[in-house]
Amino acid sequence: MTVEMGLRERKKAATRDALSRAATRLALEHGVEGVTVDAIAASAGVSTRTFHNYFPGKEEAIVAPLTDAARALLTGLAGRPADEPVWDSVRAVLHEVITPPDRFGETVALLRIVRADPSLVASQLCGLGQMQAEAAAVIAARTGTDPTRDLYPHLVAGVMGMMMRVTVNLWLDGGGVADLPELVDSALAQFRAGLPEPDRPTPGREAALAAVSADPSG
Amino acid sequence: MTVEMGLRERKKAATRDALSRAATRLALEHGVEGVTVDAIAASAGVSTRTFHNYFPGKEEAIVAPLTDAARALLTGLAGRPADEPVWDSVRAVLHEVITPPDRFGETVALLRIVRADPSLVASQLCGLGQMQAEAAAVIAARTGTDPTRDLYPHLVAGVMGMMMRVTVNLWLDGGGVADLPELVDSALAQFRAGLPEPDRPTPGREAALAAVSADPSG
DNA sequence: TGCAATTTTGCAGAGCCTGCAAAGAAGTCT
DNA sequence: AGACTTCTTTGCAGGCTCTGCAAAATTGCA
Repeated sequence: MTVEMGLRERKKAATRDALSRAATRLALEHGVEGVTVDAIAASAGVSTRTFHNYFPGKEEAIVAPLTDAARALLTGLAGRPADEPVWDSVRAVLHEVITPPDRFGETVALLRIVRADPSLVASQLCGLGQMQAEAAAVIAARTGTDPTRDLYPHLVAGVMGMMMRVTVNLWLDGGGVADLPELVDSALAQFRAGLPEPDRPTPGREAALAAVSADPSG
Repeated sequence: MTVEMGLRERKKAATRDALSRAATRLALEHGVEGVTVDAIAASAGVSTRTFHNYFPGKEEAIVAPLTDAARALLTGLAGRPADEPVWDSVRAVLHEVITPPDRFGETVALLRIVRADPSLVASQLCGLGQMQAEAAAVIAARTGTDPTRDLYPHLVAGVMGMMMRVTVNLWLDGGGVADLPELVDSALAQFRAGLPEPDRPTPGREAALAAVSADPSG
């Protein structure tokens, strides 16, 4: 998969990675507001000006791993067999991305930082939005739909991105103890069923249940 | 609905509106990059410092009408009858928001500006994301689900926001000639059906179509 | 080794944004 | 009305962001 790169490209990738890591680390230590571009650049051993050759701002540097993950979602989708049902492809790439890779803990810490800061959320959503547009094109090609006329590919791409966000958020709120792949499958199943409204306790039943729990003699 | 406000609050609302309008107008005239906070403030007749008392940056001022629309979506949802099926409520508030109000043309122009600039998209998505979280709480209360444990309310809220974005985007790409409420209903119907994969043209038909478009003599 | 392409860096300059304290306007008493 | 309280506006200072430009350093290749 990884093609051989010259020294130049390897150094660029290393610098980019160093900057992104430094940004994340400093944001964890001092809070997002407490970290300056100067500090990030110094920590990565390059000049401030060089930082801006790689990222337009510190937000982008911090969320870079998440942006990369979104890209992985996209390339993963493009790499699925062309005759696979779309929802199977979506499920497969989602599971690929959330399966603990080598640096799972770092990603979780990063997610917590990002969620706590609106400017980072904005930056992340923007990247996800771009990914979504490209994913819609891939899905359109795969399903024989027209992305300039049909809602379908956009809806599927939107669901994919949205599901990613929603499941991860709920998972983080639960302390990360739940089974994330299971959560994703649950979300997918609810979608495929058209998100039916769950049964609500009727007033009568509700009263009955209340009576039961309130009256031990029942 | 509108409560009587003192002179103070009326002036504040007027200033905020003037700033937002000035921001949009200047962005249309000179492009987003070409407008400064100084210019916006001057155009609204207040000092630069006062601008920052109302908005943290020009992005927020420009997308303010869209943020307000998202809030309207939320309050509309909260105002629906409690025993109405959730999807009916969602459909109703979406239709309310997209039904041409007094300033429809301005909103469309604004949407075009926003879509063309990543920083504005980020700002808009961030506002939409906050709305979505609150909408999830409303939906949870209405369906008897638990927003800290159940995916359902988050998925419904996510679908609502996502549908809004996707339909408006496709509508804008089509030049605004399509029937937007109809588009929304179509999206809703596809969701309720679980977004089934559309029938793909058979290889034979595909090949035939390719041959037609590739061979002008055909 | 020497040349061409690429990357890094410093500098200058425009702009953004916040805290602070003084001045001004609005609302509220007697 | 007059005085007092509360809120809003404003200027200023200061630090941070980001971009274009051109020189210096580094890498790739013949």
